[in-house]
Parts: sequence; structure tokens; C-alpha cells
Amino acid sequence: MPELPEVEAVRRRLAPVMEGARFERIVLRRQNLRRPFPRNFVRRLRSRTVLALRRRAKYLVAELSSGELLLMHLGMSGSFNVDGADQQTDPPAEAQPHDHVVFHMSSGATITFNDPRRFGLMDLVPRGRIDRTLDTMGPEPLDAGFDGALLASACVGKRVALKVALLDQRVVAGLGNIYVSEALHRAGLSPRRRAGTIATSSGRPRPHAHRLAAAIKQVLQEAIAREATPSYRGSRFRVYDREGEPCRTSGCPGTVRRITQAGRSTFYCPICQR
DNA sequence: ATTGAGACCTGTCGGC
DNA sequence: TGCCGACAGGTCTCAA
Repeated sequence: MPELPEVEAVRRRLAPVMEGARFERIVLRRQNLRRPFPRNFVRRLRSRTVLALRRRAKYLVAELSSGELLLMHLGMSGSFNVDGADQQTDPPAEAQPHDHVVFHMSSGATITFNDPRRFGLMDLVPRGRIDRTLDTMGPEPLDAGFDGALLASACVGKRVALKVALLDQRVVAGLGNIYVSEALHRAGLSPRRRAGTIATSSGRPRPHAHRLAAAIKQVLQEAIAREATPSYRGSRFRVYDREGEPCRTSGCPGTVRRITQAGRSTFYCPICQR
């Protein structure tokens, strides 16, 4: 489930039981996820305190008292389960299939990472010299500095489809297949247009760029708000996974279409997205 | 340099 | 019921 809003929701759930707490015991149930765990993973975590739990794009970043950063990525199917923070008398939860990592924290919480597809990732990197992926990552779309001008400058001259460019984490950090479709629909822009068309040739933003940047922020903020509302019901998306259903732009007679771009499904309305 | 295709994994769902 | 292929919200690497 994890694009930026879902990862942010995970961060908010984990922060209270991780920040200020020590890793008392770490259980590794296998040696790798998408990649091998870093050398001495357990030893480098044990007895360290989590100073802060942050998010960068789709990564959770735990700042450790050792000066290292623990990077955690959920891949496609990763999730964290938290047990026992308040009820330390409860019996320990039964291990589930695909539980790969368990953190026993000094807060009393047991945090279990489960990931059936194992596209997830954990790594330890020195603070200050962040790894290649994090370093080359584009702007955080919810930061105040993210706007149409920044987006346009990242797209100048790009000939790839706008949809594909927005999935590129170097252009904007944290968007995934769902929210890209949603943002493009909200901005009224076709996923098929070349990315470079939101900027002039000199890199100045066209109006499209401002609309798109605003739509990205809205879509993400609304999703985060929904994550905080467990009782929320109803169809969450305007276009994603709605092939053949009516467009939800008011007054638009269009029908949602599904196409494949860069090997992934794109959903859009051919009438109101240009 | 940019771009597309394939790879990494398991689970689920629809069609036969 | 059971089997089989297509597909899934992410990234990385390789070759053109």
C-alpha cells in the first residue's frame, strides 16, 4: 500500500513507540529482503536509541544515537505491526508468515516488519553522508518550496510521458502509481503528454505546472487526512482502478480509461485531461 | 543522457 | 474444484 501518504501514516504510528526508545532485542528471520541486510545489522542496532523517526519520500529514516541512520522501505507489500506498547502483560503475538524483522523496543513495544513480496529494504548508513538513493531524490512535494516552478524545472526538455516522469523519484519524491494518476486527473492533464510540455523551453513554468504542483499537494494531503480517519468509507479514488466507470469531474461525460505506460497501469479521463 | 524492458518475489483474482 | 495467466500501490540494473 505504500506511497507517500501511507508511509507517512506508518511513521506517525511508529514514532510514539520508537522515538526516545532503545532497541533491546532484534530478531532477523532471514538474511535479505530485496537486498541483504547490512553487515552486523543486529549488532549496530542493539542498545541504540532512536532520536527521531522521519520520512523522506517513501523511506522511513530513524536517526540513531550511534550516528547512523536506519533506512526502511516498504516496497510493494511491506507493513509494520505494533504490539504491546500499553499492555505488556499480553502474551506475545504469534509470528505470521512473512514476518522478517522484529524490534523489541525499550518502550515495551514489539514492532514487526512483514513483507510477503520482499521488495522492501532496510539499510544502515552514516548520517551526513546519505546513500545514493536518498541523495539523488527530488523535492518533497509537501514542502513549502515545492511549486510549479520547481516541478517545471525538473521536467524541462523531458520527452517521456508526464505520468512516467512523475513516477521518477528524482523529479518528485514519494509519488507512486496511484497518486500520479489522481494528481493528473485533478490537474486536468493527460498522462500521455510529454513531461517537457509543462515548461517553456527555457524552463519557466507554464500554467500547467502550477496546476499540477497544486494538485499533487492536494491529493497527498487529502490521502494523509484519510489515513488519520480509520472510519472513512467509500471509493477513495477519482480515476485509479476505475476503468470503464464515469469520470468524476463535475459535468464531464467521460469514461475512465486504462492504458499501460512504462509497464504500469495508468487511469485517466480522455475528455477532461488534456 | 534518456528510456524501455526485464528482474526481483508472493499473493490474489478471473477465466476456463 | 483446480489450474493458469495476468496483475498488484516499487525500485534497480542493463542494454539500446
